[in-house]
Formats: sequence, C-alpha cells, structure tokens
Amino acid sequence: MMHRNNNLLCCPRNGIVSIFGLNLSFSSSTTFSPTPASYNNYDDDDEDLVRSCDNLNVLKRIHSSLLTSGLITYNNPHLAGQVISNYSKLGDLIAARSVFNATAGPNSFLWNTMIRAYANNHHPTQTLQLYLLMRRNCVGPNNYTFPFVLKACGSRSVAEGRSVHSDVIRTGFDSHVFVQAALVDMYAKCGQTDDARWVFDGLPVRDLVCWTAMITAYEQSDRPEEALMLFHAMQAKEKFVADSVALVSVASAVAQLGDARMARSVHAYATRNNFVQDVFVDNSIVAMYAKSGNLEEAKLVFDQIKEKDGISWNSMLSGYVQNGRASEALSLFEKMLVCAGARARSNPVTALIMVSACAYLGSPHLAKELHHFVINSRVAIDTTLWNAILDMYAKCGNLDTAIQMFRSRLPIERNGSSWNVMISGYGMHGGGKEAFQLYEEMVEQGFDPNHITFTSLLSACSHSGLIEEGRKCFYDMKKHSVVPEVKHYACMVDMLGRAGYLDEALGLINKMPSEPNDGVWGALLLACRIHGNTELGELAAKNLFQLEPEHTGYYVLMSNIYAASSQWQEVRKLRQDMKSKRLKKPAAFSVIEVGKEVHGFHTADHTHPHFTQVYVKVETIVAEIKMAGYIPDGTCVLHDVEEEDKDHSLKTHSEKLAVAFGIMKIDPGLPIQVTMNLRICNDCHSAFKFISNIYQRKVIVRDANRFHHFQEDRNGSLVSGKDDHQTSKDLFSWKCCYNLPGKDAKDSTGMIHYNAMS
DNA sequence: CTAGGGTTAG
Repeated sequence: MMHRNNNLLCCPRNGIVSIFGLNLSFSSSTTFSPTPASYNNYDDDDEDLVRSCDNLNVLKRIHSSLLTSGLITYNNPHLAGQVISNYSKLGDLIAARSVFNATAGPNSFLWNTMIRAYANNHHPTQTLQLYLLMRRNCVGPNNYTFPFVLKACGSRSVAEGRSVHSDVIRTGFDSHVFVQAALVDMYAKCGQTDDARWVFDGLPVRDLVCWTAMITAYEQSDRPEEALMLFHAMQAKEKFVADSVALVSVASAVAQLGDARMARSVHAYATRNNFVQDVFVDNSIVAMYAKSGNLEEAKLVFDQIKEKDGISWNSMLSGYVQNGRASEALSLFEKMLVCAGARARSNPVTALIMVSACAYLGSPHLAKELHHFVINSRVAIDTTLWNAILDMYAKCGNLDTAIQMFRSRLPIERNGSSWNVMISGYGMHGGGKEAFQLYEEMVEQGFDPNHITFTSLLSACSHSGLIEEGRKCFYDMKKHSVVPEVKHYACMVDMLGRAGYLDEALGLINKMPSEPNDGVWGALLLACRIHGNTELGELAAKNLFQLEPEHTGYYVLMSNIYAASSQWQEVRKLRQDMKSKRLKKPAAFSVIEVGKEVHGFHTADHTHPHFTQVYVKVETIVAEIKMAGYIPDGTCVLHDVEEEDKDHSLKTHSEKLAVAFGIMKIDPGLPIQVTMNLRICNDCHSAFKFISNIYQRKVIVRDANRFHHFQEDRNGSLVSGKDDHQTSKDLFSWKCCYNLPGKDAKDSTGMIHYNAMS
C-alpha cells in the first residue's frame, strides 16, 4: 500500500514543496479555494486564443506574452490549464510541466491536467510519480484523476494498480462510473482478466463503456467466446446498442474464432446501425473477414473505405498473406504505393507484412527488392523487422546475406528471436553443426533459449544426423526451464527414427506426458519407411488414420512401406480405401525465377509457353544421368502402372520441369533455385544429385519443409541433403509456398508476375 | 471545467 490516510495529516499545509528539484510555492491562505469567480484578470479571449492554437511556436509566443502580462499564475488555473493541455496536445511535455510547476496549487484541477498530459502521451512513470507527489502534497485526487492514473498503471504493473485501487476505495470514488470502467480496464491491461471480471461483477450499474472494457478484456486475452457471451448478455440485459468501440472489440473476437457465419452477422449489425463509414469499424471488419477466410468480402469492405489509413491497407495485405495468397498481397502493395502517400511507404507494419509475404514466396529477387525498399523509404527498422528480414533472406535461399547481416554490428540490437531466426535458418539449409554452434554462442552471450529455439535446433540436428547433439539439447531444455512440448517430442522421434533407433523412438512416444499428435506419429511412420519396419509402421498409420483421416500423405507412405516388403494385397487395400474416400494428392507446383521473370510449372504442365522445349530437355537430361548411374525410383508413383509408364510419369514432375527450364535459361555460373509447394519426391532428389554433378550446376530446391542443396564440392563428394525428404507430414511446414496457378497468379503467357517495385 | 472502452503486425 503506497498511501496511508495519515499522509494527509502530516504533509505541509503551506510553504515550499520540492518537485523534482524545482521549488513550488503554495498559497499561504489556508482558506484558499479558487472558483472561476475568484480568478484575477481572467480573460475569456486569452483562453480561446490558447485553445485554438495548433502550432507549437505560436503557442510559445502566446505563452510568453501571457507571462509578461502576469496572467499565468497559481490563482488563474483555468488559463494555465489550457496552456498545459495544449502543450501536451502538441507533444511538449517539458513546457507543460514548467507551466504546471509555476502554477500548481492545492486545487486538484491543474494536477489532473498535468497527470492527463503524461498519461495521454504514454508516460506512465511520470504519471504515477506526479500522482504520488499529489498525494504527498495533500491534494485530493478525484474522479478526473483516477482514470488517468489507472491508465498509467495498466502499462506498468498490477501492484501499483492495486495500490491505486485501494486509494479509489478509500476516497470513495469507486462509485463513479468513469473510475469503474478505468478499474476494469486497468486490471485487463495488466493481464488480470479475472480480477477485471471481479470488479465488473461487483458493479451495481454498468454503462456501455464498462461492458465494452470487459468485452475487450476477454478479447485481448484470447478468450473470444467469453467476449461474445458478454456481448450477448449486454444486449439481453441492458438493451444497449453497441457503439463503434464495442463493435471493434466484437469484430476482433469473431476474427479470433475465424467463424465466417458470425463474421457476416457482425458485418450486418454494423451496417444496420450505420457504423460502416467509421474507419476503425471498417478496418476491424476487413481483418475479421480475412481471418475467417472470406477474402472476397474483406476486399469489398476494404474497397468501400473512403479514407483508408495505414491499418486499412495492413489489414487487407496481411489478410492475403494469412490465407496463402501472398502474390495478391504483392499486387495490392504495389497499388498502395501508387495511391497512398509517403506516410504509407514508411509504415513499419506494412514492411513487416510484405517481408513475411516474401519469405513465404521464397523469391530471391523480391527479397533484395524489398530490403532496398525498406531502406529507401526510411522505414523505422526495429529488431522485429530486422529479424523478419533475416528470416526472409534465409527462406529465399540467401542464407549468406542473412548471416552477414546477423554478424554485422550495425545498426540493430539483436534479441533472442534474432538467434532463433538464424538457428532455424541454418537448420533448414542443412547446417546442423552451425546451428548447434550458434545455439552455444547464444547461451554464452546470455540469451535465454525458448521453445522456438529448441524446435529449430532439434530439427536441425535431426536433418543433419547429429544424434548426440540432439540428445544433449533435449536434455538442455530442462536446464533452461523450457518444458518439452509435443512438437519437441516430434523432433526427437524424427531424429531417432531417421537414425534407425526405432525402438527408442517408440519408447519416447510411450513416455510422453501428453497425447502424441499427428506430427509425432508421422515422424515415426517416415522412419519406418526409411528402415523398412512394417509392424511399427502399421501402428503409426493406425493412429494417423484416426487423427488425420483426410491426409493423403500418410496413406501413400504406408502403401510405400507395404510395397517395399512386397505386401501387394495390403497396398491394394490402402489404395482402394483412398479411392473410396476420394482422397487426392494436392497438386504439385514448382516455381523458378529467371532474372525478374517468375515461371511456374505444375505436374505434366502443358500451359507454359516453352513446354515442348522443356520436355525435350528433360528427356535429354534423364538419358544423360542414366548413363551416370541414375536409376528412376518409382516408389512415389501412386498408381498401379507399368514400369515404363512410371518412368514417364516421373519425368513430368513439376520440380524436374522447373530445373530443366533453369538449365536452359540460367547462366551456367548461377545456381538454379526452385521453390515448390509440396515436399520433393525421392526420385527428383536422386536425379538432382546427378544433374548437379554432370551439368556442374548448383541446384537449390526449397520444398514445403526445407532447402535441399545439390552441389559438387571440391573433393568430388556430394554435399546434399541426406534422405530426409518426403516426410508424411510437414513438421515445420511453411504450408503451401505458392498460389497454385490460377488466373490471378499466372497470366496467358504462363508467367507469374510479381510487382517490380521501382 | 477537465473524463473511461477501439482496429493491423509480432
């Protein structure tokens, strides 16, 4: 408890009180109680002059002339208050404070004005300090004081909040609606949602703001169901109609649920009550539709916003990215650069969204362009954005640039996430050793690894076959008080399974504290395929078919295991099962960039303008690598077909078409980089090793899970991914990398167009 | 005479 009642008795009534080293003289009259009628030399015109001033320099001039004419004094609080408010509105808190210091007296009015100035300008510490000083000077806080002080507590600590709450009760202002709403909000902002509810429940009467504060509290603490229940309770009990503020919170709650039907009803409510013209409401409706997957409706609302602000654009852009339509985000972004002014260009949130869109697409040239854009438009780069840029480079195949940026000292301070980004970057490029070294360096430098660090690290170890390191870091988790989650167990099972320790993997699954998910069983199933263990595979598959009956990959993997042990009857059973469930493999799609052109291929593509030449090239390549020892691997071909047909079907794989096109079009010195939406198939993986060798080309494939580097090193041995492709489930999936070639992404010439920012 | 609850990104 910060204040006691006796504070009021022991503080000086009159005389000099020190405020931060400044001397503040109080009126010597003990009966002083200014009312507007008692002000000296009060002039309405002066006050209007100050109020209407919106330029700092002009305000300073007015202020000094008021000073010389002796109008700003402690017994003219009204005018002084206006000056303080206006300095605060124009952001000059130092000037505001000096006026306050010269004029503040025992009346709470100016104290409230100054406290409000601090609170509204995000200076919670000063707000609270001034409040403490106010109490020490026996100036009584009132219903105009507490809302601001409580707001400050909301961005500081509950402890201070509780202390102020006790002041509120002691002074009797807990019966005031404004203070009540502020209390609910304070507990909510401190993350004490249930305390907020406790205050809320204790209120005899609640107005709309109180209800909204509580609804927002639930929404902000990821409890959207409770937020909506409360919203319905409000309508039932109070017959209140939501205002725009309440609507925004409700829309956000629905957005969290991602319920498309509810989204439409919230939109209808907003339209019915004429809120559709309020940018806040419109923005939250755009975000709500986007999060519930209804991008078409989101775009309609977005297009109707007359005065779009940064959040309008960001909501729509991130809506596209969230729904895996990153290239549409890019074209909207291009439009934004034309329509919106310089302010929009330098919005850091927009930059963050676009950088993550690019990471999703995996485009090397776009990565460079976006990075330049960020620098040229003077976006304020904080660590979050900087980390996103590192991540973008890593995910676009340019790990070296990411490393370089990470190692350079300027101009951004690294944080834990920076390390995580780099550890995962190394991991997805097959650099398990480097990832592990980075982890050790991270700990050495005093950064705390978290659950994300360990996920990336375990995955890196697993893909590079670093079993002992992997075990060590699973053990290390305890030391860093990170509780292993299901995803960490999945990594361990994956790691042990790949290395052939199938029994140990199963033992780990049995020891898991929570139920194993599809990721865990999927890792085991993959290990069974690699090591030909039918029995254990059946166990994994049985669980997987229950957990994810729609996931085609598991059926394929299991049938591959049966095929490897020649259990053809089982293979047929599985395929029939798939047929009856109408399960189809998702369409494969590969993309390659030639200069600034982006070319996309799907399986057996006949739409690409150069498809004839591409097929001829594939034929030539396959013939050549066969002579070098390449043997087509038809195990990934699903259908019951003859060997010859299998061979033919392998040649139509989208990644092969893209690589062949790359060999035709890309300068021999440059790497061939392909991005695809699924995981690379066994056969392509093996073929690319030979292609890299024979054609002396560096081939880089980014599949749904990670990068595969195919490159002949100086000793003649291949530096490439081990047999770590085609897990049945993408453990660390980037979902689907590219839009499938629809009319939006691919034009009549077969090319995908990114915007080329100029 | 001052006043409480709000949207994007992570």
